[in-house]
Amino acid sequence: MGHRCCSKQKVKRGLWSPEEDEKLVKYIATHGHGSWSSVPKFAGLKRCGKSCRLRWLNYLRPELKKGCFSALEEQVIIDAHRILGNRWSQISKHLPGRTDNEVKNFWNSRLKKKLMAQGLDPKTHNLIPSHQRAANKVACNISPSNQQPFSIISQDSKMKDVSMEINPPILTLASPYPSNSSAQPSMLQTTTSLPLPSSCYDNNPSLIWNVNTQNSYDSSLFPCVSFIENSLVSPSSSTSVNPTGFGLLDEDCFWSCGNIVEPFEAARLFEGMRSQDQENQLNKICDTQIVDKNKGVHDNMDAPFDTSIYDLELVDSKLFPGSMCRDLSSMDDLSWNF
DNA sequence: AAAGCCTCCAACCGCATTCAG
DNA sequence: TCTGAATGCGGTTGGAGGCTT
Repeated sequence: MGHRCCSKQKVKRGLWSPEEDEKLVKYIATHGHGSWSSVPKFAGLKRCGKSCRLRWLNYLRPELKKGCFSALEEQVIIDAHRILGNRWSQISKHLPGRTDNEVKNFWNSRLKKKLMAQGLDPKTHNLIPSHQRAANKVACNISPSNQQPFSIISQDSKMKDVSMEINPPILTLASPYPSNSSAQPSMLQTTTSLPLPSSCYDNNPSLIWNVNTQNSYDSSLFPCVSFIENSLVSPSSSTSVNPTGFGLLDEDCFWSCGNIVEPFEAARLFEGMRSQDQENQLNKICDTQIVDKNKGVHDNMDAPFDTSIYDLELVDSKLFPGSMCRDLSSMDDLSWNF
């Protein structure tokens, strides 16, 4: 049984030989792929069109990046996966030169295990209760000092509270205030299972991040976190940033990824929902040091991707009260398509 | 040395969606 | 509007190569 697209012809399967690769590359270089179903015929390959397409997209395309994933790419995948789930194609769009297949394989072979070793559920990115981890025999002898700042905000608020009780978060939410500040809400000292303060969602934020200001992570590993942290605590921004430790990004803000600056359009989810006042507030926020609305996240293009931590369901639940189970397929509309 | 196990990743499979007639 | 073909996507598989015993 072959592919339906080529059931009438005998097709070769399995690994591609260098000769086949050469034929395909030559053909596409001169003619383009056009209709994939006709490529094997014209290129002189005994493969089905689907197989040719896959080979080209995943291996032969010149713009593909070879080699190991960088720490930055790894973080992008984790953050994107937290929002998008197994939408590998969407996730790979944030990683120039990487294919969905590559990202998927990397996730399944490495990142999933890494998260589990850190006591995080790779599906939800929640902390797994310690007894469950023991039951799963997941090694978790990680001390707080070497935990990396992955998501501690749950996408499933029902689970979140339970896991937090059993297994207090290793990371604490950021506070833009000095610890001795009387303005600092006390709850910020404690856990991640916070109700989203109205000051946060009043703006219909497209993106929320939390930032650890307690220096419990190695900032050399995540210098970008330090960057945002510093921005948050800077006098010029602390007044315009809501006092929750969350920051806001407007739809016009950009996501800086290495040398590539891409527009971050997640806010489209909330497009049309904002009043003029809200728009103004967002503009005000974007005018702070945190983000440069027009140019990008910040002037330092070398600063790596920020380890923003999103909780879209939480945002969702606040923005769309009573719709906790809202279909997150709308995430596609967030336009992670740059 | 070799058998067994494990990991990784290229490729396949089948379903969903889009497109064209 | 319907239908079949083409394309896109995510889950799964199988084999190559490395590691362990």
